[in-house]
Amino acid sequence: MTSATSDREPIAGRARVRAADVASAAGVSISTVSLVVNDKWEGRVAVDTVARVRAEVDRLGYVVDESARRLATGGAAAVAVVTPAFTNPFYARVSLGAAAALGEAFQVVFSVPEVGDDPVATVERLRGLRLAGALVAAPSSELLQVLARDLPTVVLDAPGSAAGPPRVDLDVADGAAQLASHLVDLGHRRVAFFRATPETETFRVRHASLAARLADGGADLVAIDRLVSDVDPGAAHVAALASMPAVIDAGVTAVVCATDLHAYGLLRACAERGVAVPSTMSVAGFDDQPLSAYVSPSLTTVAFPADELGREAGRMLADLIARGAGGEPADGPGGGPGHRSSALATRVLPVSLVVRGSTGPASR
Amino acid sequence: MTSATSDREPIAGRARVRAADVASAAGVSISTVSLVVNDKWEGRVAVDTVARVRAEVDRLGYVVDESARRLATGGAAAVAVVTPAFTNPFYARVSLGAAAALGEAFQVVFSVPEVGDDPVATVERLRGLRLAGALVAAPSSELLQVLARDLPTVVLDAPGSAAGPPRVDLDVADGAAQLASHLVDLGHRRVAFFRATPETETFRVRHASLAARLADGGADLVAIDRLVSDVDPGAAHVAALASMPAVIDAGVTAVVCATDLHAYGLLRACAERGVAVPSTMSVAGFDDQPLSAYVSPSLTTVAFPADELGREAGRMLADLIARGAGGEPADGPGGGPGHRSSALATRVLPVSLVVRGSTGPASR
DNA sequence: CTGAAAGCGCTTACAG
DNA sequence: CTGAAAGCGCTTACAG
Repeated sequence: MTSATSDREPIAGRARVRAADVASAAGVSISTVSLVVNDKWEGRVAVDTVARVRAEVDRLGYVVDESARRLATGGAAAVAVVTPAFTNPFYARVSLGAAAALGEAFQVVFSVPEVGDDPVATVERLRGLRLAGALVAAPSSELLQVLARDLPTVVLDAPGSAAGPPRVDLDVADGAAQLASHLVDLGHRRVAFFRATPETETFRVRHASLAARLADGGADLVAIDRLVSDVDPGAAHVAALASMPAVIDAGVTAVVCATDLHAYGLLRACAERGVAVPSTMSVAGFDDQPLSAYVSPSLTTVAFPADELGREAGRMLADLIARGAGGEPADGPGGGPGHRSSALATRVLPVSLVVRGSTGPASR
Repeated sequence: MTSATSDREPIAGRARVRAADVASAAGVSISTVSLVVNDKWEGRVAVDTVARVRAEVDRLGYVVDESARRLATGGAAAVAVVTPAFTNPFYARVSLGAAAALGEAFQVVFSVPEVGDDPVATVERLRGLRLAGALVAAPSSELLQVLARDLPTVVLDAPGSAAGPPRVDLDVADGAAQLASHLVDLGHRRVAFFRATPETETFRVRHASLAARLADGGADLVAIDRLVSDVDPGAAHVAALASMPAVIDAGVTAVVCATDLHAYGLLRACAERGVAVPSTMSVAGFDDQPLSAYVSPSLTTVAFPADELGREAGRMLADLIARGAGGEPADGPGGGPGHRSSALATRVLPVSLVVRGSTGPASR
């Protein structure tokens, strides 16, 4: 059996087929092979030579070694998409959108700090990859700083962070305001906010905008200390159970959750505690996760255009990279020395309120 | 402003810091720099030289170029994790587990055919990356063949596919059997299966095992032609609405769904059509998605240990790669010439039935 | 303890 | 139309 296998496919990792193998098999030089596989042969290589080379490429299963190609061309072919969580479908959709916009030109590498260590280590690992740029969703300011220092970077959904790299934001402030108006219209006067940890900028804006519009409508945003958890239905469920008495005591008739995932946990806690939704308590979230139409009652939420967000950011990054390659972009008057790319406009994507079954008229 | 910025960080993509820059700054050779940054200096470089080099590395922000390093060492440092869907949280958890097991030693690249083109194109793109190996979840046989031909490969959740690369499977047959017993015990005699497209091996096994155990218990698996959809709650919802009359007419009292995602769509359709769950119709799924405890009624389902699956597969792949590097592994007697790695045992992970609110005694 | 040199597998002027 | 040669940024014997 051992001898019978001596001429089968080589072990991966060694003896892979190189351009030189194809060249000698086809009786040409490696220059010619390179020209052919890169489709740069027109007017430079005879058609039948091309055919011969191609035949050998197919027969031997030759694939250009990316490491060598990058080294030779000096080109960076990869782009990193850094998101805070892999298991959150929202970021999955965003990543997908980004990959759709960038996938043709770049190898897209997904990086998820939650798998590894701290932000800095993540970036260090990425830097060795000859990255052409990075897309970072809801980053910590630390991560952002390290990353944007030496890489074309586009930031997603990080409202409020002044100056810095170009961004694509969601109009979360407007979404929160719409939600507040909706609740005020339904007669709610005491509303609580289910906060998320870690508290990134986007969450702070949701919270602040909600409070502001509520105040405009004569309603109060009631602070419930323990109504806070990680972005995870299980953790939210625990926190919701723990703070339910306080919520009730405070006379709250509606809870706005930092994310739909928090709302799932709260909805369950309400069911377990016999708190009727929405007749006793209205519940709403942010994101419009694919499943939010399927929980019960179905969830009123601020819908974010996830794919669009990813796609738009992908386009902007491609732009940024193209400029960088062309030469130093002109710095706008506000462009500090820290970010060569601040001249690019920040885009803000509209969001919309989706009213479903979990919100209704205030009790009493 | 322009002149003030002339000595700031170089534009990414050109003028990145090389070992030679560090070497001349520290007054040593690039060999020495290499030794230091790779921690191979003990007994070979003077301690104060090491310190000097490190200082320059920090000051200049030098990071080893991975492309060059790989080219020089011949080492493959990346592993691909190929899953059918990015937006399905089940695969997200699996990917995470795999990354946890492999992340230290390898750069993990996630590949999602749904973003790009056909399986073969996906693999071709990956092949240029000097991959050390691949992890493929629920692959099409075509993808599997191309991939396993020249790469150490571990397959996830592809029961039934005889021979071939080593696998880590879930005991879906047992899970389906448990579910069937549960339904029979509840008095169900006419059960339908909500099929998934594309119909991979794992779905076929779920279906077949369910039918077999149902028959053992004296119950029938009723075929409903249009009760089939992609793995997506929206698609499932549409299919469920369309086939609801047929399901009712057939006297079906329980529907087992190929995945929890199908169940979400079905649950919603039931609610909209006034079909009470579980009193009129029991519903169950496979996966135990994080959200399945949060739909209403909460979903009875076969729980898959997603992280464990990913982690175990990651470990096996690391093993496989280590063997390949060490030399030709001894072929077991059953080891066909097509797969050098079939000597590795296939692992089957146990699954468990989680009974929640969506299943109950059969009506009538 | 240190450095000059070969080589990893490509691409790209350049010379024929 | 074709090929020899330099160079991309590293690592690793090898010789001092």
